[in-house]
This record gives sequence, C-alpha cells and structure tokens, in this order.
Amino acid sequence: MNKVTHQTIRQSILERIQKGEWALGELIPGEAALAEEYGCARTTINRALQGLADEGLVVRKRKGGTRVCNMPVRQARFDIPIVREQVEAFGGHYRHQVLRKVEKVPPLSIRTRLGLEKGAKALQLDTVHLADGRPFAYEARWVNLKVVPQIRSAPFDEVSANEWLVQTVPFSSGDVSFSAVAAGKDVASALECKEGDALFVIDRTTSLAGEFVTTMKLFYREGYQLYSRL
Amino acid sequence: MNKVTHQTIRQSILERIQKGEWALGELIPGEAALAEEYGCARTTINRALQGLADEGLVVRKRKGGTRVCNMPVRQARFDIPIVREQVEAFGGHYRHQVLRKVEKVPPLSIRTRLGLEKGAKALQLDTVHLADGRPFAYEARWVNLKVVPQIRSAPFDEVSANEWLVQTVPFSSGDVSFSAVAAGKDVASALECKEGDALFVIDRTTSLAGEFVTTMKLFYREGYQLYSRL
DNA sequence: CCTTTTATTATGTGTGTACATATAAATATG
DNA sequence: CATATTTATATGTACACACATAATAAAAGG
Repeated sequence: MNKVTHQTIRQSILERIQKGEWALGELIPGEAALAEEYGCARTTINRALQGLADEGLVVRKRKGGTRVCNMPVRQARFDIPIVREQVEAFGGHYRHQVLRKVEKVPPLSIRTRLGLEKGAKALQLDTVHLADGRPFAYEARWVNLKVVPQIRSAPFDEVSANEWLVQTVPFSSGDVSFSAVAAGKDVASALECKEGDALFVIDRTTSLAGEFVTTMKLFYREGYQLYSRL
Repeated sequence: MNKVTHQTIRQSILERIQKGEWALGELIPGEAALAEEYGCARTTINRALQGLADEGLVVRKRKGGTRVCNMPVRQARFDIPIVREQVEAFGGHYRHQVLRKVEKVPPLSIRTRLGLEKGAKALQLDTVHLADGRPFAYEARWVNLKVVPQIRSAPFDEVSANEWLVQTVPFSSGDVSFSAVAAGKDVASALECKEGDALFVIDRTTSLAGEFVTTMKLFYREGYQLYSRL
C-alpha cells in the first residue's frame, strides 16, 4: 500500500484519465469527494489537481468543477540551448569566432524589434560557433547599446556574446520562434554548406523590464534536430 | 499596498532576482526569513518558491537552502499543435485529404521506432492538410495496428488521423523533435512547392503505457514558424 | 588525521480550518 | 418570457501546526 501523497494521488488520477475512466471534457469528482475516496485532506487533492491543471491535463473552474481537458494539446518543454553546452554535451571541442562586430544603424526590421529610435545605432555581432573546428551554428545578433553599453568592452575572445549576455542580464524574458530557411550566401559561407541548404533556425528576442536587449538568429548546420520528450 | 499572496510574493522575488539582488548561484534567504519579511506564513513562501523552482529559476535543496539557478537555461513551452486548430486559428478554412492508406511492412527505421517484429505490417497514412484549399502541411504517418486496430474502420473523410488518434488514445506520452529538411519529390508535389525548398518538420512518436502507437513526420509549407513566449 | 555517528537545519508535505471568489443554478422581478 | 438578483457550491488561497526527509555540520571514536 502506497503512502497517500499529493504526488501519488496525482499519478493515480492521471492513470485514471489515461485509462478513460472519464471521457474527454467530462466532469471528474469534486475535491471533497476525491478527498474522501483517497482518505486525505481536501488540500492534498487540491494540490494534485492543480498540478494536473498546470500540465494542461484538466481544466478547473470555480463552481464549474474539474473536467478532463477536451482539447488535449500536449505541451513540449524545450531548453533553449547555449551553443557551447550543446557542443560539449556531445563531447566536442567548442570554439567560436567573431566574424563581425560593428556599431551601426540597423535595418528597419531590427529597429522595430529592439524598439530603437530612428537613426540610433546598435551593435551588430556575427559569430560562428565551431565544434571540433567544424562550423556548428552561425549567430547573427543585434544588441541594444542603450540597455547594455558595457558590451562594448566585453572580452569576446573568451566568451561568446550569448554567454556574456546570459551572465550579465540573466532571467530576462522574451520570445522564440523556430523555423526552416534556405541558407543564404553569408550563412552558407560561414557554415561551409551549400547555398540553399535547409537550415534549422532559432529566432530569439530578449527583453528585460520592458526594454529590448537583443535579438538574434541562430542558424544550425544541416541535419540539426531539437529534441524533447513530452 | 498589494495583498500578500503566493503570486505577488513569487513575482516580487522574481523581480529581485532579475534586478540582481542575489548573484547567480547565490543562496537566497530561507523560507522562515522571507516569511517574516513579507509578513506571511512559511507555507505561502514555500508555494512561491516552489513555483519559481518549477520554472527553473531557483534550485532548492533540503538543508542546502534555495539558490538562484547558476545555469539560467530558459525553457520554452510549446503547444504541440493540431493542424486543424492552427489553420482555424488564422481564420482559414480547414480541409484534409488522404493521399495514401495502405497496410504494409514498414521500412526498418519505422519498424524499430514502433517496436514491431520483423515482417509485421503497419498502417501507412499520408495526408495533406489544406488551408483555404492551399496545401498547409503534409503528414507522413505510420500506425501500430496491434495497439489501435480500430483505426482500420475510422472515418478519415471526416476527421484526420491526427484528430482520430487524439480522440481515441488521448494523453499518451512520447517525444518530438524539430528540424529543417529540403523538400523531397513526394513532399514537394503534395505541398505544391519546389523540390529542395526548406521545410520545417515536426517528428513525433507517441506511446501509451509502454507501447508505441504511432510515429509521424509533419512537413509544413515554406515560411512556417513555430512561436512561443518564454 | 580520518572515519563514523549524531545533531542540526531548511525544505517537503499532510491536516484541519477559515474565508475568498467565481459562477452555475435557482429565484424573484419587470 | 426575458432579465435581474440571489443563493448555493466548487475551487482558490492563507494560516498554524506537526512531522518527514535529506544533507550538512559538528561531535565522537578509532
């Protein structure tokens, strides 16, 4: 006989849902009823159900009760990777090389992304990340100098822009998108691949307290896969 | 003055972390101390910190205390989409078309993925998803007939294989991976794009109670982006 | 000095209670 | 009959308390 904890209850209810004890969208017993059934306090059931709700398996509503989610869209959690760690995780030797580092007025698309005024300069930073000497990913980045002016004197021969920013402005929020693009001329030459090759791209914009810090496109070499369990 | 709830406390602590009040990897005050500071019960602080721990912002250890995560790898949560809903979310008219539906012995790569015996047949199902009549995504799927034999008689003129499976074996687990590939001949003709175009691909394998149910590759038409806030 | 044992301590979790809040359902009102 | 108001109810949340558990630090033993 297992101990009755919010974890075991959560697992148990999950299994009952998977077995089909309650149909999609159907109401499951209330907290009070489940508490009696499992022989525990309502608080404990509440925690278990909240957990399932966080994962999107059930939907809860005051007075409405708890029901099995009728639109079971499973969520995948991805770790947005730091390239160095990716490379080293595969046992490769990591190195990076700054291809361009200039302050200049960015194109409109970048300007609006970073929320810059017309004519304001930003730092353009292009880096190639190498695994065992071979190009692994190409990073095209723009940095908002108003927010992180210290980046001008950052030692980019030691750490990559990515890592420097993670250290300096950690826990920033933002958005990511994944897509596929055909390699352009610059990217192809940096990654030593053919123009037009299908590349996996992570597009990421980072902001801190309402201010946009940096926006970046990361082009992975051909064949790269981003993997996750769900 | 805001009410003191686990939510407001959580937000407050998050901001203090972002402001850099505690360095990366540094110990933050214990629950008891914070409870006194915020003037609430320890239970409430516990909930706030647990929440931050779930999001990967802090690491907690018994006796060791709570410390700011020193490896701030932000996680992105993605909803693994159902194509119909994606199309309809953009206001498009959804329709799908089954291009192939045959039972046959799958190639080795699929066989191992589904955990089938040598010579066992599986259902091959190729579908094209259309938005306003235009190809939106191409789905190449294999289904394990041992686990879901009922699929033979599923009404695929009404619902897509994806939806049928979601309805029939909901809340299954599995894995996903994202990548970019160049469109092959079949895919190109189904999506009405050029061969070699860079396509975004979701590769998904689903299992239920240790048995593999189905594996699928979903090729999106050019330009598709998968987006998420973090 | 090193190893083993024993506190000590911060988090983890369950309980019972009380009250807050949203909302569905029932009732009163025009 | 439609609309506004009230009531009942399930979840949401805070609290005080007790004990469990893991991991570190201190003490004891060799």
